[in-house]
Formats: sequence, C-alpha cells, structure tokens
Amino acid sequence: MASVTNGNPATNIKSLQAIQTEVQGSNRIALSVDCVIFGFDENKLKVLLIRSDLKKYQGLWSLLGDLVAAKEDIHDAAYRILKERTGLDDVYLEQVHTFGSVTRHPAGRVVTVAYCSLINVQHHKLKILDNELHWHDVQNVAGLAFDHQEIFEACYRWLQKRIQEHPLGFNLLPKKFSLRDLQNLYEAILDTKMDRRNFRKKFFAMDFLIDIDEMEQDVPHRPGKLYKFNFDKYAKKKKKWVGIDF
Amino acid sequence: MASVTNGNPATNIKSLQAIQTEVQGSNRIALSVDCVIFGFDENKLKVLLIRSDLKKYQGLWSLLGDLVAAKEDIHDAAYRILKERTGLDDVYLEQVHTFGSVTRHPAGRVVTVAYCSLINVQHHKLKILDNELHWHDVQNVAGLAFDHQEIFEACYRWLQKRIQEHPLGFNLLPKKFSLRDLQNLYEAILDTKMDRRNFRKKFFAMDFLIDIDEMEQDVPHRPGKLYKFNFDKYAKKKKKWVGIDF
DNA sequence: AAAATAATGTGTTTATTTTACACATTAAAA
DNA sequence: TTTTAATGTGTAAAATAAACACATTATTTT
Repeated sequence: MASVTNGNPATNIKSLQAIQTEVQGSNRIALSVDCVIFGFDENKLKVLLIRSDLKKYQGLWSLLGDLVAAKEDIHDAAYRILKERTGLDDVYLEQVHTFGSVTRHPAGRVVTVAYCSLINVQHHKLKILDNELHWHDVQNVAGLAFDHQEIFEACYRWLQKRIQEHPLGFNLLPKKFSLRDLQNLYEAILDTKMDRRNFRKKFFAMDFLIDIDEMEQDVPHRPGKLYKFNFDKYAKKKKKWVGIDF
Repeated sequence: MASVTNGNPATNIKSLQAIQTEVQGSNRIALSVDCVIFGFDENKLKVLLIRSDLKKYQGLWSLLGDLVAAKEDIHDAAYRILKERTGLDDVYLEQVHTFGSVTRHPAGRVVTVAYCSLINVQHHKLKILDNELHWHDVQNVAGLAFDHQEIFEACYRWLQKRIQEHPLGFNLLPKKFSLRDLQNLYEAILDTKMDRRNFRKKFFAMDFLIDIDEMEQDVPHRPGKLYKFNFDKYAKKKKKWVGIDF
C-alpha cells in the first residue's frame, strides 16, 4: 500500500523545466515505424516485403520500416516510408499496434509502431523497380527478420477482422470493380468460400455500391457490371450497435 | 519514381554496428505510457484520474502515466504504473493506441502508448489513499491535461466496442455477480437501456455463466442469483466468423 | 452459323437470430 | 398480513442469414 503514495509525482508540482530534464534524460528510446503493406493481385492477398538490410538477418525478408525522426509525427513517418518505397502518397494507412519488447531489435532498444496499409497493386505495379522489394503471398510468409513475423500476423488478423466491419477492402481494388472481384477479395482475405448470391445480396442491401453502367473489358467470359464504392454515403451514415456476442 | 530507389537502405547491407549508430543517434524520443483505468461503481462507469503534476496544467486532471525506462518493456511499464497507483498487480490491461503528435507534450517530444485497464473498484477501494487521485464519472470527463481528453475518448470508444465482442467487462465486477449487475454494467458502458429478458437470454445462451448457487446478500429487495464467468471455457472455444456488416 | 461453354445475374424457401412484450414469484418493507 | 419492488421466465413476430437452382449472356469451339 505504501507504493500508492511513495514517490507519487502528483504530490510535487513540477516546473516545465523539471519535466524537460526528465524527457531529455537518459531514458530516451529509438522509435520506428513498420508498415505491413497489403495488396491484392491475381485473386491472392499479398504483402510487400523487403530484404533485410541488416547483416544478422541477411537473406531474410522484413517489413518496410524506418526510424521516426525526432520532430516527425509517427503518422507522417508511416506515410514517408510508403512514399519512399512505393511512390504512392494517397493510400489507406492505419495504426495497428505498438511492439515494445526490450530485446526485439539486435541493435538496441527500438520500439516500433506497426501500421497497416492497403494499396491497389494495379496502380502500384509500374513503380516497383527494386529487386529487393517483393510481393509475397500472405500464405507463404514465414521466418521474417526481427519480430516481423509477429507483427505481420497481428496486422493480418487485424485486417481479417476489420474488413468485416469497415469498408477498407476497396482500397485494394481498382476504383471500378466487379462484384466477382469484391467477393474474390473477401474470400482471399478471410481464406474462406462464400455463396455468390448471398454475398451480392448483402452488398446490394448495404446500398453503398454505385452502378456506373459499365462492363468489364477483355475478360474471357461474359463480362460483369462494374461498380464504385460510395465512400461519401458511407461516411454520412451513423453506425448502429451490433449487439453482444462472444 | 526516383524516390523508390534513391536512398534505399536495402541496397547497402549494414553491419550491426552501423545500425547501432543510428539507433543511438540523435533521433531518440521519450516514450511514455498512459493508462485509462476504468472502474464500475454505483452503476456508473468511472475513470481514475490524477491531478496533473505539471505547472502548466495545474488543477487539471490527467491520465496516470509515466516515462518508459530505457530497458523496460512497454507492457511492463503499464503494469508498473498500475501497481504504483492502485496497488493492484493482477488486472486486465490492454494496449489501445499510440499517440505520436510532435507537439502533444509541452516539455518536448514524448510519444505515448495508451493502455486500457479494467479494475474491480470494490477490491480497489481500500487502496486509494491519495487525494490527488479520483474516480470520475466518464460522462463528466472534460478538459483533461495534455492530449489526454483525446486519449481517454479513444479508449472509451475502444471499450464500448470491445465489450460487445469480448468478455472483458467481468473484470469490472466482483467475481460473483448478479445478472442485474452485469446488465447495469453493459448499460453504463454503452449508455443505453436493454431489455432484461433478452439480455438474460443472450448470456444464458452463450453458456459461459456458472450458477454458483448463491444469492445476493443485504439487498433491499428480493435477492438475485449469483454467477461467475467461466473464463476457462471461453478460452477454449474457437470463435466463428461474424460476417460482413458495415 | 450453330452448339457448347463458362461465367453473370436473379428469387424463394428455410432456418436462425433478434426483438417486443406480460405475468407469476419471492423476499423485504410497511 | 398486506404492499412493494425486484427477480425470473416464455412466446409470438420480425428481421436476418443460409441454403439452394435456373435462366441469361458473351465467348469460344465446332
């Protein structure tokens, strides 16, 4: 019980200067951002990996990351990494989790903030000029450098959950897509099969798909209709409670 | 497009030493943990706040937090703060989000990792000996120091969502509770009213409540039956997909 | 040109889940 | 003993989800 009161900072009001001393003291830590960049290509969910630049992990793949600069917002750092690696600057990006084990980095204490990014591979395809960058099938990701396997898996689980409750999957598709594309995307991410009729019914009922009155081109079968997702309409709707279930 | 290849670290394999230089370089950052500690008392959801120890924010309330030590896991730091402030060391604790705006702390760059903690106020009650600590009704939390209002609100939203999908609410209740207690808890957290019969039906159908064959004591009305939550059984069950809905 | 192929596009029926709703029971209090 | 205020339970209706089959269309093959 003594611990409640002993050493309680609230009992001594501190000047800004006193705090500054602490903040600039010896317990500062390197902070990095790691991006788990997902893409969707040939009906498979992919993740963009880079060969580790660290001798210890030579040959192993790792996530795209970098240290956060002293005067850089962590979101900005994530955007910077994406921009540097993919050339894209208008991408879906969301923070997932922070990994702060003391020993996670061999070079010393580096706490890393994991971000999940979803990009349209078709759009991005032209920009990968770097042999050290590669799109990996998510099913075959293993043995990443550092603790990146754990980070990747956390982000993949996050995506699987998130995609069922929020319309972020559309960031992986071209602006115009067929319902078959959309279903393939969900099936790939969730690693499951769905009934085509019920899937369509579900999305039509949500009423966020805009029929743009165009058809697929250059497909070796009857072309399907193309749709856009109505992000504006979605942004305006207020969500309802789903209910207790676990 | 030049940005894709220019300055790409993967093109130069680095020694551990080279990385160490970077990691120990000038861009290290102070890292803190802030705990949003929820409690449930008199059928209201509460949050434990402390008076800011910073002159600039004198008189304002703030979350319980501290700097993470150079060789301290961030989870350990969160547990340490809880232990120091509440005396409790066996509490529910989960990371929620990391806040990394450059200007969020007046004393310099401090990135903070927010944790949500749920504790049993009855158990904890005896241990608050500190006038600077206070349980606030969540409805009346406003004008916190730093960016703590934003952090608090993010954690509250997180809790509202999380409690519908995971059995973490039980950490706010005594080990033995009545179904009325449980419903009051959900109603307080979600700020809504529920049908008593449907609520019971829902929880009985989940089949995680253990009827311990005891009744409430010292209540001024017909006592209700007491239950425990079967955490073991819950841990063993494998979750099913919920389905697409947004 | 006709037939075969392989995909798109649609509707109904059933089962399950959720919601709405009312009364008997029990212990405490009056 | 009566009153009161809560606990405890069941059913019917509505909404949602799941299972399921066939006609249509464009392409490809014959």
